Amino acid sequence: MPVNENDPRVQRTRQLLMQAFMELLEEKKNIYSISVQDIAARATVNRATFYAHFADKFAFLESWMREKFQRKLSNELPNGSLSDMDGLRALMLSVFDFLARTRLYMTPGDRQFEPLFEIAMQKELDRLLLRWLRGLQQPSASPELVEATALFASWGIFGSAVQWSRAPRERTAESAVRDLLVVVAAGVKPVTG
Amino acid sequence: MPVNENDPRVQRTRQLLMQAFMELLEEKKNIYSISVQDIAARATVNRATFYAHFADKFAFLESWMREKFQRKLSNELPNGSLSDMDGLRALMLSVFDFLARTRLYMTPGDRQFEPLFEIAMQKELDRLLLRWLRGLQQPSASPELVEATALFASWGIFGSAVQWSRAPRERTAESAVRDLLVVVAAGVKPVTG
DNA sequence: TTAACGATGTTGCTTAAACAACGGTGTTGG
DNA sequence: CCAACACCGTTGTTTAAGCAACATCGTTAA
Repeated sequence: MPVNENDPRVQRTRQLLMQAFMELLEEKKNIYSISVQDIAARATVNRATFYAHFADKFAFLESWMREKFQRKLSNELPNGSLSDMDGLRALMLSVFDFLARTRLYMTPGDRQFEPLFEIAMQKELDRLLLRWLRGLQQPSASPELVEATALFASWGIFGSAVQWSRAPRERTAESAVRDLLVVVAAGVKPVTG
Repeated sequence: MPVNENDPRVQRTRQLLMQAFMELLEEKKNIYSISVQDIAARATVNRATFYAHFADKFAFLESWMREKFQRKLSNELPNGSLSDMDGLRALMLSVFDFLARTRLYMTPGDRQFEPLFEIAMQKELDRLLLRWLRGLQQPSASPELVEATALFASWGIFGSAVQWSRAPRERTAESAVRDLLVVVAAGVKPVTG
């Protein structure tokens, strides 16, 4: 496994692999039938190098999904990161939207990867919320409390999005987010004061 | 200097450098002001690596021009290579066209690179003609004669194209090529019989 | 059954690429 | 003038990537 994440070669291979995978996804339409061979070949990267970066195909997929998710969030959040309640609203809408779009790309055979993707999203969400809360926490709040809050909120938001995405026709994302925002605001009160 | 030309890493870096240079050319519009620094950075390649592949900027430019020229020829020649008199006509038209287009991209400051580019073109032309003549030579013809013919014809064609490209308005490329073809056909007679 | 096949991981060795550092050479401009 | 600057070209060392070969494990088909 490469030691230095900042090594341009490392970044480039990662980039090439991700790009290659997306191209293949466009063509083949289902994740299951894309082999590590395929990805490496398309990326003009040796298969062994793939395994130098990712433990296995699952680790790669998680990483890929995290990357996509990150990119979408930083694109759709005002000034690129979570800064206030308005940002929080935008964040939630992005999550809802992302989840809906992801479902469109999943064939029945790809169902097995769902948990993987969801874990990646929740993790990223947690990371983001944690950074936000740390930036505006009360001095009185313990680090543990802040972490617990971020974790709780990340799952809460994410789970709500999952639930909604299973039957998006019943309700608009905007409406669901409106309610959710109230709940979350209350949930983070203990930390933000 | 890399040892094995077929190493994918070698091909990739070369590709990246060429691509980077073309992008910079689109933006800056003049070759002179593009530094090795610039090219390497855009290609996400270390500057030292550039020098592992090319002796200097001039060697790179020659290589780049050859590559472009090669690509154009193999695109515009029927079945990708020179096969008959009709192919020869197509070849000559390509050379004329290539030269005309190249002039459009050259600013006064880039004039210094002109000889470089011309040498690259002539060399490639020679290589192509040589392969062709070797394929259809009379058994009686000596290798030296074949080589001399290819060399002569490559300069003849190339020089005519240069001459024409300096004042393309005076005559169409098609017309110039029509005459040239007759001359060249006669020139290669001693070899083809 | 079994043999062929294709995919997954793994390993040891080789080589290309990254990097930092250096000296050299114009060329600005204070 | 000379000092800052930008670019060139080179070197020694470290590390990532390529490659070939191997074992393993399904799946398929003869």
